[in-house]
Amino acid sequence: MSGRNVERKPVILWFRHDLRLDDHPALLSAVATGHPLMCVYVFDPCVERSAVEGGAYRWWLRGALAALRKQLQSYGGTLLTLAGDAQDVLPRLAAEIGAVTVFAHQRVLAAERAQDQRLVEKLAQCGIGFQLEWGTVLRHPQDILTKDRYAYRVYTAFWKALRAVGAEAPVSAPQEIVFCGLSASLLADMRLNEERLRPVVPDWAAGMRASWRVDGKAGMQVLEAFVNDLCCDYAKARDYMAREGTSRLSPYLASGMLSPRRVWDVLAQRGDDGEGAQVFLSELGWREFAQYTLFHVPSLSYENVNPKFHAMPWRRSEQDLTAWQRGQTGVPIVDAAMRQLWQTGWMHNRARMIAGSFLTKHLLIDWREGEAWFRDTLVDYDPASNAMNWQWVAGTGIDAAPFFRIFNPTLQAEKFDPDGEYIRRWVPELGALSGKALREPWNASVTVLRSAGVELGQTYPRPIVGLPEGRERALGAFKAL
DNA sequence: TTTTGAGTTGTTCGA
DNA sequence: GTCGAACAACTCAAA
Repeated sequence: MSGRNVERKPVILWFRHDLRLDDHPALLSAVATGHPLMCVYVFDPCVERSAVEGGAYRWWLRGALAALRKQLQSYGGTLLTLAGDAQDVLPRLAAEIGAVTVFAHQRVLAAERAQDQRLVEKLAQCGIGFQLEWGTVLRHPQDILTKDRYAYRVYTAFWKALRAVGAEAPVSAPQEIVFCGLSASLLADMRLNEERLRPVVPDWAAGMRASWRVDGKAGMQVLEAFVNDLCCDYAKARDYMAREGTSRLSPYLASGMLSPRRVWDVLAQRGDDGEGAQVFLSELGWREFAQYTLFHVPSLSYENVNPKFHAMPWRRSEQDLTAWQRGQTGVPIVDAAMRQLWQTGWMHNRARMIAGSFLTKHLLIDWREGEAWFRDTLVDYDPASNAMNWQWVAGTGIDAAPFFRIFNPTLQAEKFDPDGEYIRRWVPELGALSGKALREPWNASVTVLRSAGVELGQTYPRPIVGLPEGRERALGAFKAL
């Protein structure tokens, strides 16, 4: 036997929602085997409700994969990107290179867990191991249980329990990585054409490029900037839609470019116990609660958690749904929110609640319609957060939601966009209006509208539903249950 | 087992 | 303008 033949067989590191090298337990485990590494990402549009279903997330993904590849290149390796059903792709890759084990992080979406289950069996048949670890959450979902060993269904109680045990400590990126060779011909027919993740005609990503930096250092830098500059005002500032008061970390967390445990640790290291830091940590707690809840309640993403709502008489109106999606409802704050989403792939947290409440209450349209639209348009799309928050706003979720939680869009605008700056930025055709007329143009006088160059029904739509009527209709429907 | 207090982010109405 | 109460009834979590 020549020396070549005793070269060790490779192991596969399968990157999924963890596109980073920092705090990557699966990577450390793979490196610790001493086998050379094949790093792979599989673009798999076959998995229902997975992030890659969304156009905006695909745009983000292209940058994230490039960033990850660059990081791997600094270690002397690279990233193989493949496309197709992972159930076929992974076994074929493993067979092709003679891999002994596949390492990856656990996922929480039901369809992804089912796929992993099938892969465990499929790989085992070929004598290949599939080792899954927890690396995308603060704690294993089984670590946080009630005294009766049930999963928490109320956030506050969950949060108290999570705070009590704290997050798992993050781990550093490996010192060095030994890679196995990657020939250009390997699985040539299964390679992902990363260019195709980018929209070409029409190029709707211009606003996203202007809004986001997608590179390997960006997540950490945004985090540093947040803790240095924004964190102390976070408790209040985060509510104002025109301000840059939020952390804007969500897409880095969703893609896994940034580890939640690293975020937790950075906050902990600073020992900042001010209100801003506490409120921010609790927002990270909400992200965790979503992951946790989807793990314990797999149907979260497609079915009302509270079965009472199965009988809900949701309205079907393509016209209203489209108006909402396009930001043409005639309610300025809602339209501003929806247009911010469309143009930048992101929406301010409070705006999400307002837009979500408007869809599910005033329009009485099924939250799953909103969930699907956000899935397609958010760069920070996360199956768990998206589903849980839609169920929260619809009142169908884990939270014993008061049925009267119906946001009044104009009151919200008055409180959280007092100068109308947010509306004016995203609904420029109303730019010459101010005050109440900007928030409720349908109540403004023709004179005021005309002098602002606004003609309702022409330059800007009349509201597709009256706010009091919509509210009453929703109250009636919810009460009837 | 029973009881008790509480439940992310709200709105309206009347004093 | 500000403030407190009312808005159903239910489920959860812990004592």
